[in-house]
Amino acid sequence: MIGKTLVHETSAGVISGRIVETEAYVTGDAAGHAYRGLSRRNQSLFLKRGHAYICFVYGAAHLLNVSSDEAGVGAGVLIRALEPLEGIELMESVRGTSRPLDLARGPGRLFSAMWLDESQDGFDLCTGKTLWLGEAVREVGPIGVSTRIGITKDADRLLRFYEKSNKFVSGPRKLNS
DNA sequence: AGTGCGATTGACT
DNA sequence: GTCAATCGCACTA
Repeated sequence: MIGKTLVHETSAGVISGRIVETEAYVTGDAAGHAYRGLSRRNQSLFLKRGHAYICFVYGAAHLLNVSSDEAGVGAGVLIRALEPLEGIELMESVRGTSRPLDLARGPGRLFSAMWLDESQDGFDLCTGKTLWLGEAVREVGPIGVSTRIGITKDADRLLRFYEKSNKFVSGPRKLNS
């Protein structure tokens, strides 16, 4: 998914960004929200690949995932950072900052910057008309791999991916080297 | 019914 | 670099 775009057509205008960092949450993964089986909260992870799964963590931030397996299998990819492309002034207004690096670096930040909300949980991102995943706008650089950020279970698995030396990637320098 | 904690962020030193 | 805020959900009793 890295290099592809996330596009949202809002009533105020188009907002889009280039995906530069992701994490995978696979089947049998103790860190994944689907680990304990289907529930109301995580049901969108069990949709066919390409649907949005939106969750709320720490009483503080929403996160956007894309389901990534067959219907009935709970797996997904967390989008962790975007390089802003279109609608930057809309991102700035909702984020309350004009610093480019603070707009969509981090999963909670990009969720806010893209003007998303919980009503988009379960949305089909492949056929959607207002919110969808678009093709890459340019060539993708070398991809780095690391452990995932902010988890405690299955923490050693190398399931975080990022475009190396893209400055919009989140995380400590140590993980990104 | 009560409790603990998480796929984070922003403010502050 | 450290640290508290904050709330829905899963787990225990």
